[in-house]
Amino acid sequence: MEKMGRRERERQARRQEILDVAEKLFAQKGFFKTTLAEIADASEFGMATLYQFFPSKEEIYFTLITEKTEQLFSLIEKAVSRFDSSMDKLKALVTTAFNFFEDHRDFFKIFISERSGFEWMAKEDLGLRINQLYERYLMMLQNIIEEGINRKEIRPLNPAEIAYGLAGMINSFIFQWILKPVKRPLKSRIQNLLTMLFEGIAISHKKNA
Amino acid sequence: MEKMGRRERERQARRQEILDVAEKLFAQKGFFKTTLAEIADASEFGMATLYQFFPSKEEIYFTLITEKTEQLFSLIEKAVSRFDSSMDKLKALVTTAFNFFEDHRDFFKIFISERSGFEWMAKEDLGLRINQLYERYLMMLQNIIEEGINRKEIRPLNPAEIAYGLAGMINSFIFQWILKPVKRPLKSRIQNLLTMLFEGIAISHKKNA
DNA sequence: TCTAAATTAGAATGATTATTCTAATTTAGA
DNA sequence: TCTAAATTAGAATAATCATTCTAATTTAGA
Repeated sequence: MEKMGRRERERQARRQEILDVAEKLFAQKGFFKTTLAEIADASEFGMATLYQFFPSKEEIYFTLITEKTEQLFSLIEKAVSRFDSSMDKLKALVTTAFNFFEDHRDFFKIFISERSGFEWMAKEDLGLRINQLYERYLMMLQNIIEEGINRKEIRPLNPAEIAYGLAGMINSFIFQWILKPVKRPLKSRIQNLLTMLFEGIAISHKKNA
Repeated sequence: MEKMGRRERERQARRQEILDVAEKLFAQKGFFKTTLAEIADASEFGMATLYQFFPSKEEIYFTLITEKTEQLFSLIEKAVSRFDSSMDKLKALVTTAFNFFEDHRDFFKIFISERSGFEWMAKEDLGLRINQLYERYLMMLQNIIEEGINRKEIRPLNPAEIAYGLAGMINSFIFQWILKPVKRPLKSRIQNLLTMLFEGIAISHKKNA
């Protein structure tokens, strides 16, 4: 893996350059309104050069999404595996996601609008592949939760639904943070999210009669 | 308001027909991949006729979104106002939203992908207007929560953050329900969402030491 | 029934843009 | 230094639509 001549190394660097530039543009203007000419311009490559690296605009977009998503997932998996209790695992998961997106705002915009955008969904392949990625993420969540229920750390609610709920909360927190130019770092909200998730928002009046 | 001659009534009906057809198509293929020719075809109007009713494709799209969203919001406002305690209000809100989207799946697809799609965001006007709508929704949530905190029914967490979290949960529940062709009605999940929201998912071990 | 105004259908227009092509330019190795 | 192969730039191509135009067709009211 590490054996790459200068040639190949430079090629990879250029490829990455294209992806980085494209990421910024796609995040800014969305897939449809970003033109290849713009990507070529901004990356200072010619059109034909782009096609040397990627067979189509869609493929640039998709490569972008999958590579970064894989990266995020493997970070999460690693972080989660370090802990034993479900609460710690969930905390690690949220923390990792927040940190990651704090460093990759542009990517989050693409990630979230793709994930919610039904634009592809129908379209074979692309939409399918993206959806599978997200499924994997939900599954990871769901597994942690199921384990937590078995360990009697988590209430025996429907694990899939908890997973949806949590994923939604995470996305929403990040989304709002990106939308409003707030100074407070995203990670300062981790604790609030976890409190809300673990303890709920109600002040319990011992009314479990 | 009710005084409309046949002429005007028919015109309104045709307008609505266009919006309905467009809704289905936009939900299916997204804004960019839906062509006016398709809308004309499906609604059995000519191109020029569409332009008689709406000045542009964008305007059809936006009209669609705002009209239905206003409709949803006013339902929610009405439902919420019937209750006193914050918990009941939140329950009414979730119930209304779930019921509404259960009946308007197509619209939800558009709503959610627009709300998360940064595609417009940059674009003046449209993106702005859509965002304001969503802000209003978040504000409604936030107000209920603030009131609940004052009434000591809800923990004194950051109200805006709770609002984001809850909105995210709601969206995520609906989203998953639409994605997977599940037989179980959406409303059957209301209670689970509320439990999760109110009580949290942790089994408390009286460990508040 | 007749006619001017309103409405409509569908073709023409014009702009945009992904992709391909052509002709340099650069590179690596002799 | 030389040259064949690889790489590149940027123009040409071809397709896709949103929008506008033209010529019917329909309507309302006399």
